[in-house]
Amino acid sequence: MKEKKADIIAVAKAARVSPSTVSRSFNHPELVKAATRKRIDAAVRRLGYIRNRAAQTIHGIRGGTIGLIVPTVDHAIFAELIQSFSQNVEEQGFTILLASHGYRLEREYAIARKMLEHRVDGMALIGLDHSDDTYGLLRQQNTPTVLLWNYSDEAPMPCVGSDNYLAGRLIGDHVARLGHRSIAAVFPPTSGNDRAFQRLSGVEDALASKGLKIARDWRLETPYSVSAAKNKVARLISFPRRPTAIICGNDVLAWGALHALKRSGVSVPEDVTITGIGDFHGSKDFEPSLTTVRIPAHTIGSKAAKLIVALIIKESDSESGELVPPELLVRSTSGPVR
Amino acid sequence: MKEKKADIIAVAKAARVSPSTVSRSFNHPELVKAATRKRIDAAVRRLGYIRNRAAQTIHGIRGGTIGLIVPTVDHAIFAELIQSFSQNVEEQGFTILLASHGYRLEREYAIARKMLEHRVDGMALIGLDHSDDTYGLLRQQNTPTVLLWNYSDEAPMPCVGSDNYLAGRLIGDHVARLGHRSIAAVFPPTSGNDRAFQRLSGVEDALASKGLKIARDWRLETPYSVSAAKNKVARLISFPRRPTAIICGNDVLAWGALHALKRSGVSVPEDVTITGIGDFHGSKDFEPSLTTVRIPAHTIGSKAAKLIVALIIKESDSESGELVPPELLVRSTSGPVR
DNA sequence: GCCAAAAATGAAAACATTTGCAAAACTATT
DNA sequence: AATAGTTTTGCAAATGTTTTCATTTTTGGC
Repeated sequence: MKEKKADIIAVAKAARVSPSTVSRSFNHPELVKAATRKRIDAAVRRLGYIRNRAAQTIHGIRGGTIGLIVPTVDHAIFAELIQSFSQNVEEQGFTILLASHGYRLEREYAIARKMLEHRVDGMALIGLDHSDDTYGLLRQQNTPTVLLWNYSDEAPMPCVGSDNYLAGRLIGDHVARLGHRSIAAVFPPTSGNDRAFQRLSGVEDALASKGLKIARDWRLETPYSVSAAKNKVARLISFPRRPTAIICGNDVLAWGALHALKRSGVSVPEDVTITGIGDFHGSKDFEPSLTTVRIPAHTIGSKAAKLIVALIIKESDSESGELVPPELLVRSTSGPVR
Repeated sequence: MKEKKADIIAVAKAARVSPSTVSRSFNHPELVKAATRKRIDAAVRRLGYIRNRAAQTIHGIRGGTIGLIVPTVDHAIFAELIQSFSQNVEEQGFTILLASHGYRLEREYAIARKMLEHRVDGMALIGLDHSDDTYGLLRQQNTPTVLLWNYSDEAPMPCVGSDNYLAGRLIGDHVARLGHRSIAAVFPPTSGNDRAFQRLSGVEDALASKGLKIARDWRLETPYSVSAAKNKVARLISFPRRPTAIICGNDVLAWGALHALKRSGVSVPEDVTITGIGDFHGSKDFEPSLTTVRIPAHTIGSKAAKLIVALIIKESDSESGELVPPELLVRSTSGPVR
C-alpha cells in the first residue's frame, strides 16, 4: 500500500504520451487517435487510475454534485422524495450530497455553507421557510437552487411542490361537508415547518368558512410518529365528549389515530372519521383504507430534479418552478356524521 | 453577477496580507496574530468568500465526505439507517455523498467509482453481497470501507450489522414452538439481497430442525410494499386450505399481511399467526401489535458512523466491525396454533 | 536601547488537472 | 516528391489552495 496512487502523469508515462493527451482522451475523446486512446485506456486499467474530480473542479468544471438538505431522512415522505429526486438526478449524471438539519434552521445555514465549500453545482432545500442568511448566501454565490415540497407563487426562489394550504382546505372542506361539527386536529409542531403550518391554516380556514372551529383542547400537537399520535388520540377519545372527526396533519399520524381507535373498539368511519394528508405508501391498503390528500412525492422529486439540472447546465433564466396540485382521495375512513 | 467569485488572493489583497497568511488563518489560526485574523475575517465577510475544498483536496487534505450507496432510500428501514448514519457522521464533521443502485450490483460498481473520483474519504455499502469488481476497486484504492446492516465473521471488510440468519432462526423457532405446522412465508426476492436470503435460510433451517417445511406454493415472493404483500396474502387465504402461520421477511410485508387478514375477517392471532422482521417504526403500535425481530437500525447506523470515521482518521488497523444482535419481540400477532 | 529568542509573515514550490496555442505528423492532391 | 490541409500531439500556463523555508517583526531581558 505504499506506492502512492496513480495520477495522470503516471498514466501518461505508462502510455508514452503527454499528460495533455491523457486528459484529452477523457474529456474530448474525439480529438485523440483511436490507437492512442486504446493505449491510454490500457495504462489506466493497469495502474488502477481514477480521475480526480477535485482537480477538475478547480478549473471551473462542474463537479457533478447537487446538495440536498432535508429536515430528516427518516420520515416516510422525505424518504420517498429523496429517492425520487436522487434517482432522477443520478440519471443525468449528478450525485447527491445529502445532509439533514433536524428542523434547526441555523444548522441548515451551516450545512449549506459547507456544501458550497464543496462547490456543489446546485442546491435543493425542503420547504420555503429558510433563514435570511441561507437565502442570502445562496443568492450571493448565485448557486442554482430549488425549493422542494411546497409551492408558492411568491417564493423567493424557484420551487417545485404542492400547495399545502390547499391540501388542508381540501380535507377541511371534505370533513365539513360530511356534516361534522365536533372536529379535532392532530398536527406536528408548526414552528420551522411551513408545510405543517400551511396545512393547518388550510384546514382552519375551510372549517371557518362553514362556521366551524377546532376547540382549543382538541388541537393536539405531536411529533411525527405513529406511537405519539396513537397515545394522544387514545387519550382524546377516553373522555366522554368525543369529536366525530379527527383531521391529521399527515398519514403517519392518521395511522396512529386509526390504531388507537381500533384498540378502543371505536369504529371508523361509523363512529369517528379520520383523515390524513400525504397519501404515503401503505395508506391505500390500510384497513380501513385512509381518506387523505395525495401529495405526489414521486412526481415532485422528478420534476425538481429536472428543474435543478436545467438551471445548472444552461444557467439561463430562472425558470419559475412548478405547482403539483394536491388531490383529495376519499376512501374508507371518512363518512357522514352519525 | 459578472464579478467572478472571490478567491483567497482577493481576500489577501483586501486584507493587505499574503495569501499564505489567509490560508494559515483558516487552517492554523493560532499561528496568526489576532489583529490580522480579524482583518482577514472582515475581508472574507465583505467579499463573501467561501473556501474551495476542491483546491484543498488536491493537497491530499481530506475532503470530509463519505460515500454511502444504498439499494434504495425509500424503504422504512434504510431511511432509518441512513438518518442515523448520516447524522452521526455529520456530528464528526463529515458529509454524506448518497446514491442508490436499485438492487443492481453493476450500478453499484459504477457509483462507487464515481465516488472515488470525488475522492471520498471513506465508503459505506449495504450488505455483504457486492461484485468482485466493487470489492477489488475499494481494496485496490485502499479506501476505508464499512459494510452496513448485515454482520458476518467472514465478511471481506469490516461490517456493522445484525445477524440476519439468526433473525430468521429466532422467528422460525418461535413459530415452530407455538405448534404451527402449516406455515407460509412471504419474502422479497432474494437475489442480490443477502439480507433477505439469510433471513429466509434462517427460517427454513429453524423449521427443518423441527421437521417442518414450507410448501412450495406457500413460499410467496413479493416486492417490498404493503400493497403487494396484501394482495398475495389475500390470495393465499382465499383457498380452502390455509396456513396457520405466515412468516414475513420484513415488517412492511407483515403489515400488508395483517391488512389482508383484517379485510377477510380472519382474526390474528386466533386464526393465523403473523410475524415480521425488523421492528420498524409503527410495528409496536400496530393493532394488533406485531411480533417481530428487532434489528436496531439506529444503533447500527451510529456504530457504523463511528467505525468509518475511526478508520478514516487514524487509518490504522482494520478494526473488525461489530455485531449488533437481533432480538425476538413476541407481541400480539403470534399465538399457539388452534 | 541592544540582543537573542520567539512570533508572524511572505515567496515560491507543490498539488492534479485542463486548455490555448504551436509544432509535428499524417493525408490527399497535384 | 512537393504542397496544402488536416489531424494529432506536446508545451507551458493556469487553476485555488497549502506548506516549507526563509525573512521580517515583535517581545522580553538586560
